[in-house]
Amino acid sequence: MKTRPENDPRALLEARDDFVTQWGTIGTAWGINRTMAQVHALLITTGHLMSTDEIMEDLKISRGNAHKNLRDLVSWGLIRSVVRKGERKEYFEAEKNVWKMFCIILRERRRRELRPAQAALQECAARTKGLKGAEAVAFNKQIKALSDFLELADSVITKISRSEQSSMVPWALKFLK
Amino acid sequence: MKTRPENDPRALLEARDDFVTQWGTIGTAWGINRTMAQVHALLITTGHLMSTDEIMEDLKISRGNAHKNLRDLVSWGLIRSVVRKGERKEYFEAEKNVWKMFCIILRERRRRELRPAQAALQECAARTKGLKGAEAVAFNKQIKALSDFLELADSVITKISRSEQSSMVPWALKFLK
DNA sequence: GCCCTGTTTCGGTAATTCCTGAAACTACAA
DNA sequence: TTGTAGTTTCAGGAATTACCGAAACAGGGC
Repeated sequence: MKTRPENDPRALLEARDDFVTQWGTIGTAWGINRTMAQVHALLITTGHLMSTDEIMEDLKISRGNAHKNLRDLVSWGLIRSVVRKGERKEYFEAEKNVWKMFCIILRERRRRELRPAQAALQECAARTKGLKGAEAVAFNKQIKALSDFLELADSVITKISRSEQSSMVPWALKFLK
Repeated sequence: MKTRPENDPRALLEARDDFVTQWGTIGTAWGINRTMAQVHALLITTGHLMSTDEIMEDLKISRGNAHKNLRDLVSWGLIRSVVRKGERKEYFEAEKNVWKMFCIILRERRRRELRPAQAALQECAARTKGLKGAEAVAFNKQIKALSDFLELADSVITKISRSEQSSMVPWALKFLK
């Protein structure tokens, strides 16, 4: 890590680059593709709207790649595209509020991952419901337990993702005591 | 989906196979490799201890693959290996309690994913702490906000993963109202 | 119609991750 | 010591996923 005078503009550029790289790595660990996480990192730490070309330039990635990941981020709701009056170019802007980001991610992961899992388990529980024999009964019980748990988790997640930061954070602090 | 008489043993075998497949898919969506999830699914829904060979046989996978994924599951703490007296073969057994499973997964993901992320962010916040200029200050603020949020999430997760089901579930139900 | 600016799609390739099968290793028993 | 039953490692191949670059497309103005 290089050290710069406090007001050297390079210090900020380097730090941002660093953050983008780190966020990419973090994203990877969380099952999100590296580029998508990097584009997101760039957009949440920049002060201005960015165009596809600027993002390509900054991250040194192809147009196709930039395009795809911008679309994905939009579909998650983590960024919005804005068109400035009179201009044809498309610009992007991220949701920067951390709590809102968190809620968006919760909701989307719930929708994309939790719901399908629930459906699969429920169907599996249903079809073994009436089976006879100790093994079958134990199997059904286990599936049911999993299914019930996901159900509860789902409700809790839904509730949290609809809450305001102003009500959840104090609550979390109280919970910790 | 085939329908069988209530006491047809094939019904159970098919249902289990189905569950194993589904759990594999679910695992994949959650960033866990398919085989690992399938081995886990097998072990949580079986009544008896299973050897590596039996697992290979059931899932039609190679010894190397079975071995690696069993080791990984052990390292997560989701299964244990047991050696029966007088036998040299190694058998495996899963933690079947859903709440305990959940806590194990929480703890491990915290350790493997959340902690490194926190470290990266904190370092990034620290190095931009003293920078001058509106942009740099905004950047530092954003990073700090992310870092603080992860910190709080970390505490909450830690607390939850140490709790008993008997205290958390009623609590969750109350929270939902 | 034809250019101009920007967006979207897509075939091929590169990179990564996963899996196999076989060989190497360990420990015990005859 | 050799045989046997089991575990572990690993090089290479298969499958999946991500990425590039170029071509196709869309919608204005002229």
